Amino acid sequence: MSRYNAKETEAKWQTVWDDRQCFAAQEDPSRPKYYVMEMFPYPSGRIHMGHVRNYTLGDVVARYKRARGYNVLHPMGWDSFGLPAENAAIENNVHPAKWTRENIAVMRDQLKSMGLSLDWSRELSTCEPDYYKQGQRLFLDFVEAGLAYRKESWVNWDPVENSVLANEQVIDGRGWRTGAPVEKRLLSQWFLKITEYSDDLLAALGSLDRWPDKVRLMQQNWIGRSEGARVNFKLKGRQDRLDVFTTRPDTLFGASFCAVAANHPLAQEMAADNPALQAFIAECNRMSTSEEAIETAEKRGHDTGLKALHPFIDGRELPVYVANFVLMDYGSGAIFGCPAHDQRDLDFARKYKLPVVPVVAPKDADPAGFDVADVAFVDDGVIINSEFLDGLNVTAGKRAAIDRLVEQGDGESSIRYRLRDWGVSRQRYWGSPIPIIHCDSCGIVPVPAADLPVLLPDDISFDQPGNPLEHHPTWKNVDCPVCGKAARRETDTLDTFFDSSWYFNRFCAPHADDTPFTRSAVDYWMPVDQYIGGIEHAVLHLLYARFFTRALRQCGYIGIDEPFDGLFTQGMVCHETYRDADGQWLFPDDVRPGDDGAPRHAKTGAVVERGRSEKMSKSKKNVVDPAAIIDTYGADTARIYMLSDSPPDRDLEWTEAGIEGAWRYVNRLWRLFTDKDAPLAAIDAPMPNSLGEHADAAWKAIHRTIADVSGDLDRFHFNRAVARIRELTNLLGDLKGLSEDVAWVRRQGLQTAAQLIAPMMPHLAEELWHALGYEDLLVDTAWPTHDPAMLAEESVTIAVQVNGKLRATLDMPRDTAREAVETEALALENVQRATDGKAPRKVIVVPNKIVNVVV
RNA sequence: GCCCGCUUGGCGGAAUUGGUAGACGCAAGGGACUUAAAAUCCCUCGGCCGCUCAGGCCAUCCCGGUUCGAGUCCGGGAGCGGGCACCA
Repeated sequence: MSRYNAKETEAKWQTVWDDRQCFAAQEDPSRPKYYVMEMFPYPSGRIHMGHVRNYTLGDVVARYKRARGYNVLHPMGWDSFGLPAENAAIENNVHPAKWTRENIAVMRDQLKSMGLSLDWSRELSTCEPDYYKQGQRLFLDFVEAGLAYRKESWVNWDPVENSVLANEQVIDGRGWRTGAPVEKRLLSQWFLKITEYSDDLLAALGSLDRWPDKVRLMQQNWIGRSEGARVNFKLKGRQDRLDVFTTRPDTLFGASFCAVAANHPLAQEMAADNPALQAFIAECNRMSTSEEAIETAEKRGHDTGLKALHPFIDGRELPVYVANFVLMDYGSGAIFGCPAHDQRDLDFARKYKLPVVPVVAPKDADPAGFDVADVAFVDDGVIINSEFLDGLNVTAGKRAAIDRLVEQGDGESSIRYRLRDWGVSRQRYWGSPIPIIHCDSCGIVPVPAADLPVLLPDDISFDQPGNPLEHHPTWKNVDCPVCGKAARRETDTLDTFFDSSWYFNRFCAPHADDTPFTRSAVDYWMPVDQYIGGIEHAVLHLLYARFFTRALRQCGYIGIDEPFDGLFTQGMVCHETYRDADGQWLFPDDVRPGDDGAPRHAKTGAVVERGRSEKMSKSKKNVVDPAAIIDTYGADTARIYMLSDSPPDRDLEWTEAGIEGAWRYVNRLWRLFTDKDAPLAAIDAPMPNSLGEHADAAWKAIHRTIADVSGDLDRFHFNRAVARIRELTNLLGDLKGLSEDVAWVRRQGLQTAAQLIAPMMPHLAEELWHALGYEDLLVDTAWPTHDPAMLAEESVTIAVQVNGKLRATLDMPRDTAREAVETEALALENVQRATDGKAPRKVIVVPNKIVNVVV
């Protein structure tokens, strides 16, 4: 029997679907809509297995919902601005636009070879002027609405390249290309006021019940609402005060120092005539801007010489330090340290020999003898050594401390968020130009709407480091739109997260030039019913998009707050890693099993060290090219492999054996459907009057499978759905006999199997459908339904336990009375033996499930 | 450092609300077919004892708890992974 020809068959059906425009979406108020979208890819070159997994998952949902009668929108686009294009420009001397567009062309073909049910007519690419023009328009709206503003902010600075570095370009505190120690620079940049929506973004998480709990929790922690107090410390010998935010005002009596950020105004002022402090601040400014770098760095400080006066203890002076772990962006950029009850403060106090006074004791400890050594006590307890707070618990202590601060005029209760405003300025070429003109007379002037888009110049050079827009001979020179005098364009471009925060709205209608998106179409399609992508986007992209949607509403563009009704986060695709004797990474293609089964180099035969399985990445070379897999086995095989074993939210291990197994199943199905010796009823054959034992069991299994697979697909249990379908096809393969009822049930079973497998392996399913003699397209066929009456089992197997251990099973008619079940169970030989003839103390009967005899 | 997750046979995993642990598959071993190989088909397959049957003991990362009953709930711990605001 011939093998299934995946290549020809897949191309054939792709052409048919394309010719008939099967997946072109249209607004249709008469049907329920379903908007399914996967996170659009960055065009890095070729598709990788992560893409294959992502778009397979989305396509299963799209095709399934479509079969269930939904009006489905399933679009695709390109997140095509970004740093890698500039890196390619520098390394390979190719223009970012050329590099990007060529990548898109390759990846579009690759995606098309997967047979995805996409509406390609809505394709968009964020790096094209028709798209970023609309983004610029939105930016100007935000400026107008007060949602975008300028402020000074710190960036990583490479002093050799004279350019800004992304955090990922800072390796161990040094520039990735120059190796020079990274410094921090203060630049005036644009920010979006995401913090204006802190509370709303936090509260609305509760309504996102089709989002994974872990993502909601991560966003909650990211927003980081904390209640506490502002304490305005008087400063000895000065009129101004030090504004400090704390979540622990109850520990004020244990304060032994204050600390400010290196870029706090007081630090700057005190450093003016203090070279040692200057040096320390300069050292702080050499640290990367990433929170990780700051948190893991050794905690260090430098005394400013200032003294803060304790608000509750007359004459108590607290030294004010500059400390490298205090962030200017959080709270007021200043803290007070209570070493006994904060680990970081404790480490700091020990290092600088500052007092450690415990002011909260564990409830069951002796207050007089309580002290801390190396571990701060951070739990609730009883307040001690704190005058008017003594004896209170932490909650009451906070309240009482705040009341007293207010009374004295030294502070007030306060809520702070960890969330910071979103800096969108990037000192790079390959992004949307920020549509602003700087005029010496008029200040900051928005580019008039009629002048949009502000196009990126094509003739740029990466010969010198830094932002090519800055170095361009003419681009930034422009006349002020207000006064007409010579002015300068903003040379910063927008963060690419800006582009990806609203693209789903533009998918809703044919792309117009005069508006970012069409209101009526957005009203129809949005919100996205199912969004699918990697967990790595849990906070940034997904939070920015939520904020953006609110901002768009504030500007009158749309009527909703939340862009994504359902979210699914997929796991990564992993593969074993291999290294040769020199420690160099090897591609899986370069490794073959040797005679002893141990991995060997395919060409040299040298021993290869097998490493653990990790996320596929170019740097470790543990990648398998999807194009090669699709070329060899076909897209359906790759798709079913992506779906069959691992639950979609977990990591998936790619193995050669696994893809072979998937390919064998494809061919098993092909043989099952094209077996000329097996009986197959005519298409319109009526149901026989009676079914024999095997046919009846198969008929019930068909209904059971429809019910199970539908439920599994609804809940993203795709691996289970595959298992259920395998069970059905195994059963159909074992159906014996040539009788009429077998032939009839066989047709029902095959037809159902083709329909159930269609969302996962659409080409094969379509081919099998036609092998059964159907003329219409499976892709236009409604999802099969099951008869609930067929699911009821007449008898059940009941587990019988003695003291919680399984001793026997009991087949009984469904819903047998408790007493009868108990009597039967106790009479069982195994139960008699296990109870040793003793009378049971208690018998627990769970109907149709289990009996537990307790002796 | 902080936040979040994951951990079940040789492997991927299954096990609605606590109720028969290991569905479905991969790998492996044995057999059939074949001149041979591939493909295909059949059988075995968590460990140990018994080993023909019957059966018994152990087993869901580790330690403890709740319960008639825990992979599932609670407390503590270990290992691995993701994110940390300019990678996308």
